[in-house]
Amino acid sequence: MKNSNFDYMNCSLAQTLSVIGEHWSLLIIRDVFMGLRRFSEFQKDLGIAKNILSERLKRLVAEGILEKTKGEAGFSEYRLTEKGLALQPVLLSMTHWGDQYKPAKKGKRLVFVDRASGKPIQRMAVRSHDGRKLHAKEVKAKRGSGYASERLDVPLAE
Amino acid sequence: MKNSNFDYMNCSLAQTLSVIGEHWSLLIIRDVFMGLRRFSEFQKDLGIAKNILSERLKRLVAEGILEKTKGEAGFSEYRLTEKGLALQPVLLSMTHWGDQYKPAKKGKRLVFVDRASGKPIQRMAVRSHDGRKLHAKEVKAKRGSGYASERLDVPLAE
DNA sequence: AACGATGGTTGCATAATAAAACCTTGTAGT
DNA sequence: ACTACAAGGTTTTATTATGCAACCATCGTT
Repeated sequence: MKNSNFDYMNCSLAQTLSVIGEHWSLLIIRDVFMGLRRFSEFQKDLGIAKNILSERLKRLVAEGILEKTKGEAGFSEYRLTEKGLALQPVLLSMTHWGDQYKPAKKGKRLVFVDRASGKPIQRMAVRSHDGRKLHAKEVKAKRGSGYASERLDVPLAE
Repeated sequence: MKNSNFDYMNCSLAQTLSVIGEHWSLLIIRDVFMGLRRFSEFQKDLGIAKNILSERLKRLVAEGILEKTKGEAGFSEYRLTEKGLALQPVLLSMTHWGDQYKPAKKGKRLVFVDRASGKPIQRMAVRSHDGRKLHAKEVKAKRGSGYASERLDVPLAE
């Protein structure tokens, strides 16, 4: 593929995909969320080629999603920045969708809980300003002030 | 790449990525959310190669995310199924992240509103069982009944 | 100083994507 | 009925990304 970057598109979704849309990026980020920290751990868990893993980690560090530090043992460690932690809704939305439409045979693979209470979190949902859950068709897109002229020909929702 | 499918991973996120993780899939789905329906509209809007667009549409139909119908004018149309509409939290989570960390110069590109009231929806957020917004570090993963033994060696959260 | 483990990099083979030409069907006009 | 044109693809060939295996540098230990 010529470019896996959608910067030109003036769309926040495309912008996000430019950063985390590559094949392995989200799985690496998931691994970091799950407590993995080291190159060899990612490599073993994902079965990814080392050169690709190396490039992806560099990219994620350059994007400010991960930070690379020397761990106590002298080895490199990768951790999530706030920018990286802010991707949790993306990962959980995708995980919930997978739970629902591509389920494991015997039930959920993972359950996410509030660390304090131990109780499961709510499913990710779109909510109105006053907190009601909205169905997809109840949501409409409107132009914001940052909307680019190139895309003015796109009809907004149905 | 040898396979862009992560089925073997027994992870709902990986399952989801197997379906929508390819380069253009989410952008096509976004276009359908935005009201585009036809092959030529996607092709023009995305600038994607026609053979790739063709394959992606087939894949999305086969996965039950889109359905292909003959529109009134006799042309093919693609629309979201319920399974496809259920991806809205994923798209909005990514869009919100892009809004925050890859902003347009002059403000948000798009604003999503409740169709009924016209008021903007809430930002996608992780919520506890009783509705409080949770920070990423307040969330912990636990094994569910569908957790596969191959991955029992993965530490769950920090 | 020798050795193994970690954390990479390099070079080559292979698979996925892009670009452009071509094909098929349906519709419209005459 | 015949021509023309557009939609919606498919096919062929070129380019780019990924995978694989071998290699290298650094650090800590013996």
